[in-house]
Amino acid sequence: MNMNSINGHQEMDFFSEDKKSNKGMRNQELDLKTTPWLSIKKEDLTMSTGFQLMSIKMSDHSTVDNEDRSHELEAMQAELGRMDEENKRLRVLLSQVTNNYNTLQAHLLAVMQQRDQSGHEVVQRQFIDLGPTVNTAVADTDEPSHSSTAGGSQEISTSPSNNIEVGSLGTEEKEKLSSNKNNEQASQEATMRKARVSVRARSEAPMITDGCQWRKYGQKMAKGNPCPRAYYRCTMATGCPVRKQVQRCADDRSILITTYEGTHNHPLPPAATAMASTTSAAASMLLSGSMSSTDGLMNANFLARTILPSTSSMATISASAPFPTVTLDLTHSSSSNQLQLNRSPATAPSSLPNIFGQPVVHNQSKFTGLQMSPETHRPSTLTDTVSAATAAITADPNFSAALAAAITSILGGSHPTTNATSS
DNA sequence: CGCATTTGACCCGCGC
DNA sequence: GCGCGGGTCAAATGCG
Repeated sequence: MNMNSINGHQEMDFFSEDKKSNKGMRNQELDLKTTPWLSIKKEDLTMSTGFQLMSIKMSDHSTVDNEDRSHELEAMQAELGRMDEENKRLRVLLSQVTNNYNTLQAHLLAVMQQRDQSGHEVVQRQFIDLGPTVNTAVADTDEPSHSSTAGGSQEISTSPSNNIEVGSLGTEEKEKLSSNKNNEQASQEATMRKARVSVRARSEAPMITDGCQWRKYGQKMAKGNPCPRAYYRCTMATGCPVRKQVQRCADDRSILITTYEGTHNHPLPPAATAMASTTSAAASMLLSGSMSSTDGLMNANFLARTILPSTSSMATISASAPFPTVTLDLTHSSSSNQLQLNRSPATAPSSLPNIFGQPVVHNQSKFTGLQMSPETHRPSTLTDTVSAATAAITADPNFSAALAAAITSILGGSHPTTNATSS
């Protein structure tokens, strides 16, 4: 969690975006009070106050005299004072929540390390720091024994139809059911392994430093891109299935595209933990196709509203072939960012489905949407983490911690349902 | 000499 | 069945 950008400038866009929507100024104020972890700058509040005062002036234009102006001035000062107090109060609240979060995170890391040392729960422990809906269905195909081990935390959560009493069936039916179950698991595992997290960032370095150790095992010329694509695998532990691809963007070679796939089977340094969690969360998220299209749209709106405040990042969720991919675009510097959510042709507006400005072939049969627990509250904004990551990128290619925090916020960060359902 | 990287061969899935 | 493209393997090579 990087809170360095709490007082950054991206927050302003959150307000301007809400002004564009059907939410009025009053609702924004309510949001500020009910979501104290949002970072609020004094300038923002001053601007808001100024807007109201301007309205007062205009409405009273016909009857203005010296006395009225004096009253207006007093009212302005009183309003400014109130806003200043409110600002201070919110800052204190934000500080408290931030401290609580950091304390909890440190405690969580300590607990995870203890569990690692005791020799249990090694493989999937990194999912703990994600929301409860994304830490249930996790397995890795490179180690099939994990997914089939009963009682393990990594056991795939099955649909109700899988809870049939096998004992009441005949042998043939048992085999059939078992076969179906295995096929289903295999399919899920395949999808899991293929789910990816892609990060686009401007960097002159040949590869971003993300806290893990990688060994290059291949390089290929990809079609339509003059720049070669490099393949790396994690070498922090023998048999770690995590891989990543690094390639420069064909259109803009200053943009480095790093794609992660798989789940680490070993303890990770803090800088790499969030990134690892992210790839797993992406796999879980894209695997769990239980969400209805309405829910998906609502969550898409929610995600958009969460991401849009930033003036320097864009998140893309794509279930398109060949692999479902969550993309964090940290290359944009204008305010024209938009969330791009790729869906099936039947539901996708024609203006939506593009990835990185290139047309996408929509041949996916299912889009799983986002599953985020409304109960899980993150005490920081995505704006904070993404803007921090972007700032870190522009300053130094070694930005793993900030970047990982940004991605994790996208995938694991949750906000109250009230924010998610209003569009 | 050991390790990492390079690079051509090979495998596999997919579309025609 | 065939060709194409993405991904991986493994022998050759380079480097400290």
